[in-house]
Amino acid sequence: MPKNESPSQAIRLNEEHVAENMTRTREEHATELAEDYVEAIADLIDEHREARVTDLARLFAVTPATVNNTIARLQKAGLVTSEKYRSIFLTNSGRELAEQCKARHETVYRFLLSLGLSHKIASRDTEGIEHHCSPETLRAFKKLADEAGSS
Amino acid sequence: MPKNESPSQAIRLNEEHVAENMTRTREEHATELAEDYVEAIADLIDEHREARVTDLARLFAVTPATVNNTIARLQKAGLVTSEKYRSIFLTNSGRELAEQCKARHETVYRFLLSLGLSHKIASRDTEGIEHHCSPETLRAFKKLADEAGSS
DNA sequence: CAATATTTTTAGCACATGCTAACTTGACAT
DNA sequence: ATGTCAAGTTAGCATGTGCTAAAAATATTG
Repeated sequence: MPKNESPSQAIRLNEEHVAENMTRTREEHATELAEDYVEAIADLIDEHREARVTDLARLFAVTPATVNNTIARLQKAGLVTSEKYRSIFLTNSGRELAEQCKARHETVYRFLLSLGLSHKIASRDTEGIEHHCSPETLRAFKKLADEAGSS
Repeated sequence: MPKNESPSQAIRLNEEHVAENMTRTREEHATELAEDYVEAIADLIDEHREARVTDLARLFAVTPATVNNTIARLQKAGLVTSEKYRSIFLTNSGRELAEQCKARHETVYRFLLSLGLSHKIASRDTEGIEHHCSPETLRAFKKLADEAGSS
């Protein structure tokens, strides 16, 4: 193998850039689940006054044991309150996060619909995309969705 | 707490739907890293004829130990070949995946640019979004990006 | 109220993804 | 050629996110 001349001046690969983005993506992953949980809990409370382990397990297609595990982390993070054998509630902080997430979700969803995608596809892709949109991108999405909506 | 009447007919929460989407998102996560790796390896090989552990470590802002670990998994998955103390290469399957990823990345990036976002923001958000776009959404993105590009 | 069914919790496991520290190998310069 | 330094590897650990199986608590129902 040839000696290699210090790959500092890559054409496609701006290293700092890529590294930053990877790091951010890793961090986002850590919060995605939390966001999904608080959003689901908020919705469940809206509809049934409480969110139970079983509801969440069904919703996320995981076992109750997994929900428990995750709830413990969310509690440590100050997003939910939970007492043994009782249902789960949001802290103020959790409620706030849930609202932000719901708004963001709405924006992405409406945006994808405005591109002409089906509800099914839009709903599916929103789930994956919503956690990775910067404020700038969200603003752009919102603008487009609003324009399309008013026509 | 009141008895709850089987939350099967939720308004916002279509359970099967949500469950499906969550399951898919989990699966996507499992492949994201693999995709990022093969794409980076392909780029490195393009530019330096080989991809070394150190290059990948720098690129992803992780330690060489972590790269090693991940490469072992990619090898088990049949995406790369790697021998001790040698640089890393793609299998046919890995090369194919890398190409798909690069195309997808390009599409998402050009699309975000076409919304008027800066290179920096577009590049950042592409990293997060690209792994979660269905073929349908990608098609829509591509169409819009192409239209904007030709003006 | 007692028997049964459901829900929740716990313990123990697995795997992915990261880390540090210590060791080995390879490359280069004198 | 050899000694030093960089690169790669290994072992051991942590955390997140999932699982199963068994135990405990709660709820329902005869």
